[in-house]
Order: sequence, then structure tokens, then C-alpha cells
Amino acid sequence: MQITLKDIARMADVAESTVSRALNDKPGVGRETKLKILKIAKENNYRPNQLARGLAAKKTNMLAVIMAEMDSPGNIEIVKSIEKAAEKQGYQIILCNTNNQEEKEKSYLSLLESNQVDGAIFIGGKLVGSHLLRASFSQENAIVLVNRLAEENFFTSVLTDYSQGIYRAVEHLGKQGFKKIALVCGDKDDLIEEEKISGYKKALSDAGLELNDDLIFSTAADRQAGYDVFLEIIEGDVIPDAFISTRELTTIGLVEAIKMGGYFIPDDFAVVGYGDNNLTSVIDPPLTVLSEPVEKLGQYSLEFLLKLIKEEMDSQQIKVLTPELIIRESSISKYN
Amino acid sequence: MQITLKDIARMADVAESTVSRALNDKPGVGRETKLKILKIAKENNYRPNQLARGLAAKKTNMLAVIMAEMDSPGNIEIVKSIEKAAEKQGYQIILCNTNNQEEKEKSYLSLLESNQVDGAIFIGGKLVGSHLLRASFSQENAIVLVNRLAEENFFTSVLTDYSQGIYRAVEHLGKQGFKKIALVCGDKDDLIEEEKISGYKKALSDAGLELNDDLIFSTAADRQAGYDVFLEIIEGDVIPDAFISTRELTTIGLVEAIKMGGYFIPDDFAVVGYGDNNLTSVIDPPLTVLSEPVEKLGQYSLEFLLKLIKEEMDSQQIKVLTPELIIRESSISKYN
DNA sequence: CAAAGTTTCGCAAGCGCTTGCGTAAATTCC
DNA sequence: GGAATTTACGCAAGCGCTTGCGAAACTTTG
Repeated sequence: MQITLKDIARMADVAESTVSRALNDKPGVGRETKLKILKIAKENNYRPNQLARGLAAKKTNMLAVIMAEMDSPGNIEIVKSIEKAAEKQGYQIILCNTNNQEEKEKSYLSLLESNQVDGAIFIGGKLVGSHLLRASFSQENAIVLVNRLAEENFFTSVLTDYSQGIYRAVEHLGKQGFKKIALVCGDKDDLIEEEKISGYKKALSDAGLELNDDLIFSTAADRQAGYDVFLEIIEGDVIPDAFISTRELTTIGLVEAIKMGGYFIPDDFAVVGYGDNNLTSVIDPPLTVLSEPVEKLGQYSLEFLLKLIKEEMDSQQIKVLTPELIIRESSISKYN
Repeated sequence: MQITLKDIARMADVAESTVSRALNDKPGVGRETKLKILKIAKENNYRPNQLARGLAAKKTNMLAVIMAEMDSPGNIEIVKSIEKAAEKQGYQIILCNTNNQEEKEKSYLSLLESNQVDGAIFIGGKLVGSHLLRASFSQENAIVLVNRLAEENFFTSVLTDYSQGIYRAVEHLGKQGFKKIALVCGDKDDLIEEEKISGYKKALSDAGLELNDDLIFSTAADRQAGYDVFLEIIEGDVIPDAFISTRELTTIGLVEAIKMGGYFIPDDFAVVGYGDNNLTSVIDPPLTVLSEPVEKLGQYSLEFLLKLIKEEMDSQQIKVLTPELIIRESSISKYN
């Protein structure tokens, strides 16, 4: 059996409450007593039962980060940034991977509902809001959304300005002389994807380029999808001369397919990818990418979450961060 | 305020115990009553407080996966495999990233000690055992180690046979005619790394190749380290003609450096990497790798953990899995 | 139809901790 | 040196749930 507060109290010959106060560094315990208690606790390798503690205190100092895709290196970076910030504030982070399954999202949500964590940050996931919003807890619980749009501005969010990012990518490709720029994004119903498409369209228009809806492709977010979409594209009617691929893994697959097909980047197809991860600079040629402000996404989301928890802020705060376009060889036209 | 068991009990006009039993599908509740309770609970969107539940029942149906490196795609795959298996068994997984910090490892360990999770799987991490072993809880708690050697065979473990893997890699390179095969691994004091080195040495000897200790390089496990070590190597006295790089990110960095230096793979340097991830096949040329049995590592570790929890097994079980050598262009000699 | 068995349910203790409140002891003040 | 504070500590309730036990209601038997 685990050793408990009560045991320590008995050994130190004081009341449980005193032990509790001593251990939690709360006032109302004499110096002598406190030292004695701490000593005994240490000697006996006492570990408070966090469940009981959480139950009684109604807080756990733990935060959940619930992410839709663990494969995406960018998301990992966001998590690391959150962890770093959380550590400073004395919070522990637990990660939950939903694999884009709504089912799992709900189940992890129960961590929040049942007070096992004091707050939660959602990273990505397109199953936006619907059930979240409906659920009553939404008002009472501390939730921050990262890169995830809800229908209503209901939740505090930290967002990457995809529209702006894509706009710049198109602009850049336009200047390089590319005419038929394809956009490879996700499900068009998704709000985030709509954003991307809107930036894309606006940029095309501003650059005086023709818009062709057939050059907008929706795929899943994995590598295979990127591979497959290229095969589909070269079979199609309109062959692009440049790609903007807006998810990390999809980009890898796309590049892979282009090379497997015997084509050259950027000579046959220019490519602008998404997310400046470990891969992009190793790929041949080095990839031009929209670099997500991962560090800041993490920092802001944690900052907001803590404020929500401490009730120093009300909901609906929204922060938008702009991705940076990092230009490498994959998008530089040889005719330039 | 959250709605509680007591509230439901009042509404249904039954005792709390009855509600508890109904909700948990335990016998002793009439069909009628049960239906009524379930209905009311649903209508009121009742969520049991898992803290209280865990406290009372002494189990939480949650497992922790504590990993040393979140960047490594192979580890992510292991986690996903664990999650998949856990889901079938009705367990929830929470992830904890230690970033190789012993400090954090301890702190996450408290999840176990304080009964917030029923068991824990450690993935990687070189800060082997020391404090774990000493701590008294080790006997009582369900812990499984993945790819992590402890000094004593104290914990149930699932391991990749690095020695065997490296052996095959050397053998392969030897057959291809490479003579000066360098090994890029981690800290030599680490048991896991000792394993790798032993496989390396044995293979060299069996292949009739000369062993040169100067061809064994210890680096950190990140990409930068891989990059740097190459720069160091080409400045050195003995220039290898092939590399075996035993960590995923390090391999990326190494390849990057080789290419940046204007060298060609495999003509100037053959490369055998580690971990068959999203990157390896996109790299130019496609990388020969030792592929970790990630799926199985996950499956076995979860299986063992559940057995430990259910006390169907005692500790010290060890399972060793062999990595597969996937041969691609990066290690094929042009003179062959 | 009474005895025996079975079901259904409530009572109450308890999981390990926190915290408001009250009292005894130690400290301060004039 | 006694009243007024302040400090140190214990008491006990309570966090929301589970579970062993016993009582009441119901069903089955010969």
C-alpha cells in the first residue's frame, strides 16, 4: 500500500491538515514542525495522491494538449513550445492524440470535464466546434484553439493566417513567372481550407493570373495523399507549372511523386511547401516553404489558457499570426 | 457547478450507489431503474468526475506513455501503435514528453505514483533506471520499457536488437565493397549504444575489415549534431567511405552535410540510416535504413503492460525484436 | 401457501486530500 | 503583567465516487 498523508501525520504526531499545509507551503505551520514533517515525508518517500488532491482542491496543475495529428512535425514544435512555457508556470502538460477521430476527441475532452486537467489546448482538427460548442461545459472550461476555426467566435484562438501566407506564396510564384499555380489543400468544407483558397484566389486575381478551379485539389493530410494527387493531376486536363502544398506530409508525398515521375523541381514544377521542418532542407532541391510561427503559436496559446484559468480574461480573444515565406530553390524559375 | 452523481440520484429518486452501478454496468440494478437512470444522466449531460472515480476505485483506465524524444518519427509510430492497441482494450493513453530531461521524467513518473494512471510505458531515454530502480514503487507499479536498457533486468522490456541490426548493416556495406565504415551513434556510456558498437565490431571482424576506433563517433540525437559530425569527420585523419547513422534525426543532418559539402551519396560516401520514416524515401538518393519494428514494439509493450496491471505476469519479461535492413540506393556501390 | 432463494436497492464507510473555523499557545503592546 | 494580537495547530466536513453489507421486495419451489 502507498503511504498516505495520514501516515505522515501519525509519524510526525500532528494533524493531517498540518501535514497538508506544510507540504503545500502554506502559512500556518511553525518552522520546527514544518521541517520535521518535510523530513519524515522525504524519508518515507511520500508521494501525494494527485487524484485526491485534485478532487479536494479542484485543480490539478495539469493541462491537456489535444492534437489532431501527431505526424506533423509542425504540431510537435508547437507542443514543445507550449511545454516550455508551461514548465515555467509550474504546469504539467499531457498530450493526447486524436488521429483526427472525433470519437477520441470527445473521450479526451472528458479529461477536462472531469477535472483531471485545468485546461486544454486543441491543435488542429477540422471537426470544428460542433459538439464542443453545443456542450455546456464550454463556458466554464478553459479551452484554447490553435489553428482551428470555429463557426462562431466562441473560443479563444491562436491562428496562423493561412490566407495571407498562401497569398504571398502565389505572389512569389507569380513573380517567378509561373502561370498555372495549383493549390493542394484539404477538404473544401473546412473553414481553414476556405481561408487558404480565399488567399489563393485573391492573390491570383491581384497578380493578373487566371483562376481555374480545376487547379484546386483537396486531399487528405498524409504523405500518400500527396503522392496520389500528383498522379491524378498529371492525368488531368490542366497541367500546372507550380504547386502550393499546404500540409507538411502531403508536401513530402507530392515531391516524392514528382521525382518518381521523372520530373524536375523547379524546372518542370515549382513547389512551395508548408512548414519548415527537418525535412524541407534535405529534400533535393531545398524546398521553399511557408513557415508556421510554431514557437509563437505555442507561447500565445499557453498564455491565453492560463489567463482563462485564472479568469483574468474572458473568452473570444483571437490572435492571428502570419507565416513567413522562406524562399529556397524549389520555387526559383530558371528563366528568371 | 458540474452536475454530480448525487444530482442524478436525486432526480431519479434512487440512491447514489444505484446510480453508480447503473452507470458502470454492474449487476444489482433492475432493468427499469437502470433505463431511467441512464436516460436522466444523458439528458443532463452527466460526466463522472474521473478523479473521484479513480480515487474510489483505485484505477483510472489510463496509461501514460513517457517518451524521451518526440521529434523522432519512429517514436511517434510506436506511440500510435500503442494507442491503437490500447483503444481496443478500453484504455486511454496520455503522452508525456521528457525531452531527455531526467527532471521531467521524474515529474511525469508521479502520474504513476499518485495513481493517475494505471501503468506507464517508457520509450527511449538514456537516463536509465538509476532513480527508477531505486525508487520503491518500482515493484508495485506497472512499467514497461521500450528501447531502453536498465542495468539490471528489473523491468519488463521490449527492445530492438540494435546489435543485430548494425551487424547486418556492416555486413551489407562490406559486401558492397566499402572498407572504412564509420559508426555514428550516441554516448558510449549508454548501454544501448554499447550494444550498437558491439554489433559493429563483431561485424567488422567477421567481415575481415579493420577496426578503427576513430571511426566511431558519438553525437547528440538531433539533426544539427549529424550535420556537425560530418564536418568534423572530413577534417579528421581517417576518412570513411561509408556511414552507419543510428538515429533518425542525426541521419538527416548527416546527409544534409554531405550534400552541402558537395559530396555524392553513395559515390563519395555510402549511408545507412536508421528508422524508415516519411523522410527516407524522399531524400535523394533514397536511403538504405535499418527499419525499426515500430508496430510490434508498440503491440508488445502494451500487451505486457496490461498483463502487469492485471497481475497475470511478473516483471522481468524481455522481448527482443530485430530491425530490418531496407536496402535502397544510398548504400549501393557503383563498383559493384 | 410457507419456506427458501433471488433480485433490487439503500445505507454508510471510505478513497486521500484540502480548507474554513475555532481554540490554545506564543507574542506583542502599553 | 494583563489585554490584545498574532501564530500554530487540530477538528471535521467535504470533494464525487465505489462497494460491502443488509433489508425489503419479489420469485421460485414442494
